[in-house]
Formats: sequence, C-alpha cells, structure tokens
Amino acid sequence: MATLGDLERSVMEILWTDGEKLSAYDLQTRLADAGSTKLAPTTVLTVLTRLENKGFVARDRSSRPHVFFAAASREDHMAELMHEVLGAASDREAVLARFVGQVSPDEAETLRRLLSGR
Amino acid sequence: MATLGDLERSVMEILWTDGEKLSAYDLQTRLADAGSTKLAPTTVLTVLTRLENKGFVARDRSSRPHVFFAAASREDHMAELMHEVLGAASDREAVLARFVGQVSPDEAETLRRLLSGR
DNA sequence: AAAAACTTCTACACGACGTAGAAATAAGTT
DNA sequence: AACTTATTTCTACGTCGTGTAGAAGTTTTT
Repeated sequence: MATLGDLERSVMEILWTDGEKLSAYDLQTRLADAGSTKLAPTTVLTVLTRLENKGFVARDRSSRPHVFFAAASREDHMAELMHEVLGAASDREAVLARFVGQVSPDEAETLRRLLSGR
Repeated sequence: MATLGDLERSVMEILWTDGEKLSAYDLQTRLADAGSTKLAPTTVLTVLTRLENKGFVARDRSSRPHVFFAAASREDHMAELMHEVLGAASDREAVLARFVGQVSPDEAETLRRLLSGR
C-alpha cells in the first residue's frame, strides 16, 4: 500500500479537513499558515501530482488553475487502512480479539451499537 | 511509527511464524529457503540489528551466536497497528462505523461475540 | 598463541520524498 | 498576431531509509 511522507500528509490533512476543491496556490497558502515556510508553487504541484498517482487525490483539469480534492474521506481512508492491516493477518480472529481487547469501555459500547445495526 | 522494508518484513514473518529464538544463521537459511538468494550473514545481522532498534525484535546476547525473537506476536503487532490508525483519527466513531460497515457478516458475528465478553 | 566463529563498523547503491528551477503550454492583452 | 503573464510539466538534486555486504574488531575454540 502507499505510504505518505510528511509534506504529503500535511497536504492530505488540509484536503480532508477542508473538504473543498483547492488549487495548488490555495494549498500553498494553507501550508504556509500551518507553520512551515512558504513553498514554491511547483513544489506543491509536484506533491499533488504524486498524491494523484498514489490515488489519494483527484484533480479537476477543467478548472484553471487545476483544483484538487481528496479521493476518499479521511474516515474512509482510515477504515481502509485498518482493513488492510487485518487483511494481511492469517489469524484474523486473533487480531480482532486483541483489537477489541484494547478498546476503552465506551468505545466497546460504540462498537456493539454499530454492530447491532442500530 | 516504524515501517518495515521488504527484507525486514520477511524476517519478521519468519520470526512471527516460527515463534522460536533464531540465530542470524538460522534466518539466513530460512530466507534462502523462502526464495530469495542466499544473503551474507552480515546482511542478516544488519537487518536484525535495525529491527532491534525499531523495537520489533529482541536479542539474547547471552547465547552464542546471539539469538533473536519477535518482541510482540504478529497478532499483537497488527492489533497495535489498527489502534495506531484509529488513534490518529479525530472522529473515531466515524472510522469505526466505516470499519464495521465493511466487515463480512461472519466477521461481524465474531466481533459481536468478542465484544460480549463471551 | 593461532585459528575460527561471531559481532560491530563502515560503506555504497537505489528508491521515495522534499524541494524547486527550467522548459513548455495555455490564457489574456495590446 | 505578437507579447506578456499564468499555469503546468519536466528535470534535477539532496537526504533518508533500506538492501546489501566487506573490513575490522572481539570472543571462543583448538
């Protein structure tokens, strides 16, 4: 599966949190606001292109400048990651047992509710 | 969190599956059996040392040669990974909802059972 | 003490990622 | 249409993690 570098992750955080379609220039600004030094526009474009190739973001080429947005919500992405981990296990039940064994009581309750279809 | 390269992962698979304490020479043999070309003993030692630094394996220095073993079971490791993913989420419930929404019916049943403390 | 076995140190190539200038292309102006 | 400006794509380089292993150092055996 694809992994994310620090800058790539920062970009995804912005796209996931914001939810809107953003241009590379928008992202450049948000990244600068979020602390790090102001990156060159080409840098942001490069990262976005890499994220596009990895399937994390989609690009609308009809807009000028191009706008980018997350291909999946952060929650979907994380759930997917969890399934990915689980999918690599030979003894899935053992993994699940450990997993639920470590959740807090309220979270266990949440899980029960979610599983009861209510 | 620490990530694993291909060779590192192969070594962990062996240690996890085998469960025994193995020397670098043992591992050299197992790796060779498992397909890849026969690695130099120092290569195996280097990888084991790196895995030790990452906390994935522990080493018994009293044995000669040193023997290595997984610091945590594969299941524990994977459950830990899942928690790690979940821990990074702001809306944990949303992630869990997606997660359980995608499990198979039998696995959902398994989860219910595990959560009911039975 | 010398040899053999084992461990640690050092090193290098390669791919991923952060970073961005140069080159190419498209859009807007005069 | 020619020129200027905005935008995108191409190319590149440094760094870090990882696969790989020889050289050097240490411990054990003979």
